[in-house]
Amino acid sequence: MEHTLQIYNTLTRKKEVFIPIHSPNVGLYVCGPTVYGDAHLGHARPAITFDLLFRYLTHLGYKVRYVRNITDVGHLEHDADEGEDKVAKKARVEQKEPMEIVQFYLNRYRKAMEQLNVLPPSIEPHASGHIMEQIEFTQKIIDAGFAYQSEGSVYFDVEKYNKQYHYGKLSGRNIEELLETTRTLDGQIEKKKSVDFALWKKASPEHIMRWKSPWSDGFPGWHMECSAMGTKYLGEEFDIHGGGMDLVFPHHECEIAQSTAALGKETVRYWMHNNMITINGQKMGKSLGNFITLDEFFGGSHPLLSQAFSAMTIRFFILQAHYRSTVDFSNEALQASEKGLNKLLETYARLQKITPSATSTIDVSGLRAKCEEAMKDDLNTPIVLSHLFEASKAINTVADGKASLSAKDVAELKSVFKLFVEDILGLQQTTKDNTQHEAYQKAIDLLLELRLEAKRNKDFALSDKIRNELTTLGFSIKDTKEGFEWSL
RNA sequence: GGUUCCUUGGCCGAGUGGCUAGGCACCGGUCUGCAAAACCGUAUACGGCGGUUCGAAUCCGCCAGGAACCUCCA
Repeated sequence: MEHTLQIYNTLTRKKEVFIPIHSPNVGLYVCGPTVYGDAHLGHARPAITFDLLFRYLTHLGYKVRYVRNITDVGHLEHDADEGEDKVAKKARVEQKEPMEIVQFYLNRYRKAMEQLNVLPPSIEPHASGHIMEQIEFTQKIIDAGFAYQSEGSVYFDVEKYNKQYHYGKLSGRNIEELLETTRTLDGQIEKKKSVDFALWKKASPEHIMRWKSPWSDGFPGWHMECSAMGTKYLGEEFDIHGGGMDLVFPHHECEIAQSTAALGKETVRYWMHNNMITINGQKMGKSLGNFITLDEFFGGSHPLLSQAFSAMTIRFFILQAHYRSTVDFSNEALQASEKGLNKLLETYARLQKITPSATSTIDVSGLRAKCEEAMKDDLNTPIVLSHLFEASKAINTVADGKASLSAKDVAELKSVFKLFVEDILGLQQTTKDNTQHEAYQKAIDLLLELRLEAKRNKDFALSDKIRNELTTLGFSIKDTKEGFEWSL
């Protein structure tokens, strides 16, 4: 397996050559959603970023086990204050089971991901289905001497851990500084130090998700599920752990501490973090209330949106920026993405119809290598797209009859576009399903044949009528040298 | 306040020392009955001030502006 895929490791703050522990197998763990509300644009970013990584690693020949967890524990309280959502409110009023809420939003999450063409992970473990593993993991940390009990809860002893290991290595913090800058919060009297974090929390009376444990009726700490489930499915040492940049501290920092304390060694080799999506320069997030849900994009039902945007437009929009940069959302930016994506996909469709010539007048040989090179440079999708757009220009020139391509070159282009556009970037024609019915296609073709005939007879009133009415119905009609093209 | 990071043309967004990224928008042209699409071409850039260098958007310093994180909050 000859390649030099470089990925940026948050742990070392530089790009590193990716070398799997047990090639050709690769273990990939990504922090998934907390399913208590609809997924918003911010959720699409890690899903697409790591979907891209999953697809690319697979393309390189690796056998990837991709684990993406579902957080459905610990944060669902009876008095949840995220009451704006009607369904959640209704569920609360109707005293629904928390698992009903979880299932409801998980179904919606999966549907949104499918629309974004995000491949399902290999394993999607629920935190609630791994309480035993989390209890055992907590016990290991207690046995190792890095945790203590207090009032039925179990806390991680960060100071003690830091004497032997380095707490803060991922986020670049030091413990002294943390002790100084940490805000005072309620309920911290149970903890020895403010930097300590909960491994197991005793449930307050209103907390409806609770399990029995050696310490109390309660629930696992937030960071515990990833340590327990990651090592369960990927082993005590695995290759890549991903997630949003906002999870670096404290979530991933604590995860490292937990796993190192329990196992005596580093669990994760490469930490990868996608940056945030911003809106007016500010992070789009639940707590700020400035998020737009994916369904709102798909339906165009948000005051900031002038129209509906397809899932593919969202995907393309995200891939147009490098995953470690912030990307600023705006209606205008999405409109630009929509047009760019259409251009790329239309060119791809046009490529299928190109008639090869004896020789090529343009050079297309370097495209594959250039795209590979960009991908291997820490998944630089904007560069991949720029190469594809340059190739698009060449393809359109040929389609215009101003240049020619040999059969071999046409085949190469088809192959490269299929690989990068479809298989790796995961971009596809959204309206495919609607236009696949042969009879339907032929009916439209027939109408346009009639229009062409009318044009030949200079009956422009009729030809314009056909075009205008089809346009009103949502069709886009383009005349070409040979005849016409249409799309919905 | 602390830590880390960012500031590129009208908009989005690559690029870490020298060679036009790309997309959208704009303008001019080709094509077309018209339109759309496509193609060709022009223009607009590197927050400010200094420094290093033959040469800096790219390295260093200062200043200005902005962001993320600073623990149960998801």
